[in-house]
Amino acid sequence: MATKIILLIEDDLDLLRETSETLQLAGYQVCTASNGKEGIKMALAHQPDLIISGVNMPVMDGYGVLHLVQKTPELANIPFIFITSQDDRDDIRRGMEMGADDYITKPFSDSEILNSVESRFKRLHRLKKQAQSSLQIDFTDKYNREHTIKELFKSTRHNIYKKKQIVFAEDNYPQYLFYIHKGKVKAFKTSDEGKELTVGLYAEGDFIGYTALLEESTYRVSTKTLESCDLLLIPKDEFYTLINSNNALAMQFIKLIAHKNNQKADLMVQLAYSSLRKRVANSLLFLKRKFTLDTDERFTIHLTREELANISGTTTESLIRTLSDFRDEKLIKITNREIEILDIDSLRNMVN
Amino acid sequence: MATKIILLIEDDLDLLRETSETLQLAGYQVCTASNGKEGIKMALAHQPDLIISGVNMPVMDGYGVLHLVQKTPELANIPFIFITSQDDRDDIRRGMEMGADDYITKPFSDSEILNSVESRFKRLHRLKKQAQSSLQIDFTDKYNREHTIKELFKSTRHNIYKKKQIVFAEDNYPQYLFYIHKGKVKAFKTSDEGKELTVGLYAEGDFIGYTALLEESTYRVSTKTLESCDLLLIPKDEFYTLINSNNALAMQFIKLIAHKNNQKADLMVQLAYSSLRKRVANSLLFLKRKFTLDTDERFTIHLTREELANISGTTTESLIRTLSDFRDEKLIKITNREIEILDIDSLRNMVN
DNA sequence: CGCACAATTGAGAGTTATCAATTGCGGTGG
DNA sequence: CCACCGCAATTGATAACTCTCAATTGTGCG
Repeated sequence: MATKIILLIEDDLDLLRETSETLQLAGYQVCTASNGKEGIKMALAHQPDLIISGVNMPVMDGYGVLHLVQKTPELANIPFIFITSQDDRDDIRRGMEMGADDYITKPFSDSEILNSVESRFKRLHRLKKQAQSSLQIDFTDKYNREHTIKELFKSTRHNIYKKKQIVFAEDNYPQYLFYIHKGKVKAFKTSDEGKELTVGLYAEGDFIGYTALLEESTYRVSTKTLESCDLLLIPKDEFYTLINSNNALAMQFIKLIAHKNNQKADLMVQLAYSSLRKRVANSLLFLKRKFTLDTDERFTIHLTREELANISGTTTESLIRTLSDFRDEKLIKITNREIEILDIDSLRNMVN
Repeated sequence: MATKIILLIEDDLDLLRETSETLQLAGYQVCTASNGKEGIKMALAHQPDLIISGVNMPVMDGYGVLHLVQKTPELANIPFIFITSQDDRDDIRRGMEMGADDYITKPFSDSEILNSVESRFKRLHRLKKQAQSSLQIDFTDKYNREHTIKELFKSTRHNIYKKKQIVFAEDNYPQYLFYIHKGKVKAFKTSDEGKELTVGLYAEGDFIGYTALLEESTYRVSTKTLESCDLLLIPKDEFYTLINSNNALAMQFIKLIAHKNNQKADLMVQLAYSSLRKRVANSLLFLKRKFTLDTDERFTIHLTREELANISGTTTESLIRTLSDFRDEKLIKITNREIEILDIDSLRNMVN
């Protein structure tokens, strides 16, 4: 394997020199910069395999560097480690949220930094090996998918999200691939008049955020949890490593995205030409299909009327009227705020 | 390279034996079947690299075999050669339309069949080599794309399509990747009430039909030419060979499909919540963006009002009223049946 | 118990579809 | 070259549908 190049950005020149020597002794090729702006230049010139950067620096701070790196296609996939002061808890959280892969707190020993660097490289190497190996990549159903994912990302970070929390927002740069371990998530867009349309629903076993990663652009939709969720955050460099080393896995994602594409085309036709009744009926059926697990029995929908309206592409009031009609026709039952489908066949006939 | 396995299906037992011997002498491993049904069984059992089949056979004819092969995911990528009688011009055309890769007319010499077989293998081999080699795969703009494509598919078949001709229809199995060398094509879906919605527009330099190929399923939209077109037909086995041997190329298609996905999400919001005026304005702008080549000057739209209505997701009458409004407001000029955009900025402001 | 917010209902306005009738255009045959 | 046919485009009148705004009712929670 070729010698790894590490870019080290830090304004404390003593620390910079020391750390650089440590890394060089460990066999890495090191290039250095003493401020963020210079760092970016070096990164573009040397295409390092890893960037380690301090946070508080003159001219451009660590966040600025991370932000720029992530916005530059040629640099976006390079793992990024922050050096922070011990007490800056906020710094750490902010850095991780922005997509840094790891952080080291000052002061640190030689072994600490080498550990961090090596574990980063090892992790990518392991993923690559595993993906290239005979590991069965099997996405055919939720159980196999779950198994594959668990196998690949044993030690990856879980994040718990509260209800109605934004997972990622439109126009931001993607840092992670998300895997829904538990919970439900919706993707939505907002029209110029401020109305929301739900353009996708995701449940346990689904991935989210891969379109932006595959397109190598910003998110084009926002996503928000519908209930409290447990998501797996897979750093984007790991995702790219996997995709590039395992063709079968890449094909799985292609299929997912192609399938979503077709679903959207169907919805477009519905939105353009179907009556409100049909659209609402379709939304109910879609929700059942999407969120019914094995417990088919007594499936109820517990979303606000506003959420439902956003899925159907209408206003809350119109949705409510339609639901009332359905209730009077004995197609659904509404108890408190929950909706239960009584006559699924009639609903199906309606949309055809 | 491992020995290639060829499956030979033919009910004329003498011909079967003779041809089999020829192929074996040429170093291929051959398995045989004397009717279509048996042929399919053999194909599933042996996973051949090539299938050669007669057309007129008892139990199941050649078309049936081809059809089944194409519907079976494990077999769908295997090149398929027909053996036809000299005089069956119709057979040949029908076979090629169904996606056969080549045909041989009876009676044929040893060299004829060996030529056909070898050229098939050679072609795939060449594509693979070329794709893996340093050939610059560059899709960034139309000119580079055109160049890349021409380089890869020097001797591929062109097809001329007349205006309003169907290129492929929903629910059929894909046989080709299409590349638009000249002309404009639309993709559309039909609602249950029979109304058409245009879900995609394609012009020179675009690919069509790749979603179904990538998803390994049937087409989920139909496509039709908007004017006379010159399309390049790239057989699906060649497409798969390319995709699998060149990761950069695969990524290009992923980007295309991811991008289309985002476009569709935007359109969904428009269809759900925007007024007719906005939708029509957007359609006009979209058409300009999509179909304006270098000749930006005096760009006119020459589509029927019905086509335009299908793009905007409305009825012909409503579209016409909106266009009349735009005309009265001096936003567009309508001469005969052509539309020219006069005030593009006002249109842009309208949709925002 | 009452507050805050979600759900529902009502009345009326606005937008778009529908159906029917008319006009305009391009090509064709005399 | 012109009348005419067929189809596309346009216009008109009306109906249907959905949205908007305002008011009221219901529900969960502190």
